[in-house]
Amino acid sequence: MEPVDHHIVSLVQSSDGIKRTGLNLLTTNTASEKSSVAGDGITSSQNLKEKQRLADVRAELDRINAENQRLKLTLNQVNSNYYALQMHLVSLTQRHRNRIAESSEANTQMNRPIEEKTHGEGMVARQFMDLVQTETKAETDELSESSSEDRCQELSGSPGNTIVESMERRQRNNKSRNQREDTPEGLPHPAGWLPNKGPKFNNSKDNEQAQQTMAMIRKARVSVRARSEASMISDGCQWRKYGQKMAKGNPCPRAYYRCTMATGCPVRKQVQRCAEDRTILVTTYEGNHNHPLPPAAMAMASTTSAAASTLLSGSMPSADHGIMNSNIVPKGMLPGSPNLITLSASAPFPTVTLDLTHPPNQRPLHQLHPLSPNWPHNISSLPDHLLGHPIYNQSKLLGTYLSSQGNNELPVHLSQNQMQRHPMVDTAATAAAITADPNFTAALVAAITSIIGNSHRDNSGNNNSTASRNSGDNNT
DNA sequence: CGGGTTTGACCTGCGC
DNA sequence: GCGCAGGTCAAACCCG
Repeated sequence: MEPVDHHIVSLVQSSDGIKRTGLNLLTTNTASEKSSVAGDGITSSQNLKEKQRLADVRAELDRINAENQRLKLTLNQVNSNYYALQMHLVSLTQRHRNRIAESSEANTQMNRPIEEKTHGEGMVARQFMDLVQTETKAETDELSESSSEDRCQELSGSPGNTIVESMERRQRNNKSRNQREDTPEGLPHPAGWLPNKGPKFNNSKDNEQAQQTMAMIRKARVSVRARSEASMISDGCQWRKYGQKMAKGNPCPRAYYRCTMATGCPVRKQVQRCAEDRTILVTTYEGNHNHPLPPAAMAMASTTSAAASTLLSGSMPSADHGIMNSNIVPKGMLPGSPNLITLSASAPFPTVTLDLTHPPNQRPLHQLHPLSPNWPHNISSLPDHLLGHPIYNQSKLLGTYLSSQGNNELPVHLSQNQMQRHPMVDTAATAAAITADPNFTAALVAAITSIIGNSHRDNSGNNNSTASRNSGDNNT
């Protein structure tokens, strides 16, 4: 029997030179088989051949499984690269557009002092915009300087990367370059990303300002107001409660959660009921996920990260002109719903609030989305050339989210063909897409609100099904 | 028994 | 320096 085992071992190891877990299973199996065979006293060469063939098949199966795993990893890597590249393209396009707009604006407002733009609370938003512009220049330089190979390596981050994360990496990179000028490798990135180019802050003043801005960006928050009977709204992620506090001015306690979908995920959220209307649940998200998100979480994560990037990019209609007040209401984008999106720069951290508490009938969808009068109910009717648009990808997110919520009346219908042609759901690109099209935030929020509203209405006598699902989702 | 929740203690930043 | 409020920690507790 001994030759059989040796044969199996050598076959598996020779397939790729790596001893795999399947090997243990094989040897364990054959060991038991060996004992049973020995116990029966069967030593015929026919049985030996049978065993050998079985071992060969198993070894081949193991090799194929290993190959399959490698292919999966490769596919994931390719997907990640695609996400990052698409995000980069969209953000560069948008920044180019912003620069054109700003240059034309500068022509008309040549005499306007810069100090006016950075005065008071508007300074926060302006700092974000300044940083984005600084980064824009740096990235433009990078585009012309770095090779495509470098870029592929640089952009191979996690699919959930956002502009904020990108900025953080650049900041880290810059720090590392300043401190360790003589070590070209720099510090290894936790996720395996090895930066080789950093922003080109030329003096310490810029650097200091950028660091302050980065600290603020890290603290940027997205707050979601929604009506829910449950203790927490479902966003597809897994959360662990780590604290609860009584906040001043609100009889309802504030609960603190952190994401437990990956070890070390920095994302946290606070959940608190509104003091004025306790049916309203205010969920505040902070940070960026360091792991891929399940489809159910992509919608909310992309919504919040998109809203955050909207805040950070300063591309909202009001903020774009440097007149950001403590509460900005982009009325132009939301007819009949002036409080849907609020940017707050007066809070300790810049916060964008998505108000999902208004009844959907206050926001006629056909007024909100420029693509289709029936959006989002018949996205499948969109022409093909729109399918690659980030906005459409966001719509797919919404569809995915709704599917995950078990909503039987999906407002978003996608043909199989479309899904196959555009199989990827790009959180980062959709975040950038928000900056590209301010109307989209309104449309997306309106769509989500309509679902929440429908769900609430449909289950008004049966408690909130979403809420009951929430507790299940979040407690698993 | 492992994982999640509760809750009081502790830390930190900020205003006075 | 002191008090307050927000945020976090960690031991105790609970639950499946």
